[in-house]
Amino acid sequence: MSAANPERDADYLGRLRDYYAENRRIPSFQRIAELMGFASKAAASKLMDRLAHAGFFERAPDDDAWVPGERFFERPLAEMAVRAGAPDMIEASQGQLFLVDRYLVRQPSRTVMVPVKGDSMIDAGIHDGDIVVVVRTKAANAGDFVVAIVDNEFTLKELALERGKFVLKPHNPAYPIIRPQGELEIFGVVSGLVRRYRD
Amino acid sequence: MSAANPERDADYLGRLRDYYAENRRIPSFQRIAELMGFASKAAASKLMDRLAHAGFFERAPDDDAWVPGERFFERPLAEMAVRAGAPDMIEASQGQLFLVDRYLVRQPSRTVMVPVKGDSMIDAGIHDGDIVVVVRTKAANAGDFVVAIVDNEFTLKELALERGKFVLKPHNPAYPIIRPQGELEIFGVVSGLVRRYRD
DNA sequence: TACAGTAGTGAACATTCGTTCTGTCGTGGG
DNA sequence: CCCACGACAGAACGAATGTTCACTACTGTA
Repeated sequence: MSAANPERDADYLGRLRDYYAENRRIPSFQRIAELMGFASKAAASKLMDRLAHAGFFERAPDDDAWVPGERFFERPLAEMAVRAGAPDMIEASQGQLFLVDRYLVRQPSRTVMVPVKGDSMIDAGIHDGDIVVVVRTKAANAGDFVVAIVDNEFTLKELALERGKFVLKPHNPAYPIIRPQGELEIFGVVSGLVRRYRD
Repeated sequence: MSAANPERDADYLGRLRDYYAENRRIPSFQRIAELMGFASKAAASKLMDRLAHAGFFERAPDDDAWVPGERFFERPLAEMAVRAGAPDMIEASQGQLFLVDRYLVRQPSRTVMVPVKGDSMIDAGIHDGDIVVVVRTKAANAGDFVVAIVDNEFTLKELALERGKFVLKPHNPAYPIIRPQGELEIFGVVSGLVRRYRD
């Protein structure tokens, strides 16, 4: 090969990712050409072939439409400590890549996202408005953060042992420890957390 | 109205969600008709109008293609309090895998994931080992959490104004406020956060 | 310097797409 | 009972789509 230009394709890929984030769909060849400044759709077609070959796109199983591939959702991962060269070097740093969903969700069929209400766990760094990743299971251990069902309501607390009985311990001194009289119904265990800051 | 049937539309919506989970795209009217058993595309068009009116679909800002709306990805657990039926009712089909990434990343080409080292922001609920979502930009405002470059190292702090000058304020009383003598180089602004709890 | 591989051009083509219109059928309210 | 309304059928239409092919421009290598 003589004139392959990976940088240019990386730039094109960035624009396609931005388009997808905004429109939640892959543009048509016509619009790809407009976005990239091509004058012909064939160039867009070849670009997609290249990116598909690199794993960023696939064909839909149903029809032949383009669909984001695995690597399309990869995000660059920058290390804070190791800062050697110019700051812009870090972008392409070491090819370290990060899949958000894969990082957080390991068993999709058993995983639920639950928005957090209230600040009873604020000392554990779980704020009102955060979204916790919950794996549905009854098997929780003391020390786990769990979503339990108390008085027909969901509540997020730490599962703790107190004199051989399970209790729900908030991480906020303003809240009391919950000592269920009957049995304690566990909805799931918190396995992750997601927070979005205002724009 | 005389023959509106919300149940039937709910079933249709379920099939559309399944299709989207598999193909990561919304089918054409033609294929919708096949999926639902319609004999005409017009029926599919009207179905989409109904579902769009209910908030499950939208038109893409760019062209007029159909695009999943807000409620399309809505997880059946949004309301923690309202717990009516059996807990297994809450289970959902798949299709959730992309929610997190979509929730956090809005401008993919400018977004970097940065692991957090240290506990200088612990009072803001940002712990050691968390991963922050950083939008690369120099344009930060006071009050933003920023990743700045100080002494050739990354540091995560709140950007604050002190007597008309920008300073970096930790959220941990054990750390001092950083008052850069020269100018302050901003790497990016924190727009989100991801945390994973040990399994 | 000559060559080979790649990115992009420009036009033609059949196919598929979404839209629109008229019409049929069943149901629920007056 | 009748009538209005909503779901769906069915066909027609222009616009947009993806594919293909021959061609040009550029660039690094032998």
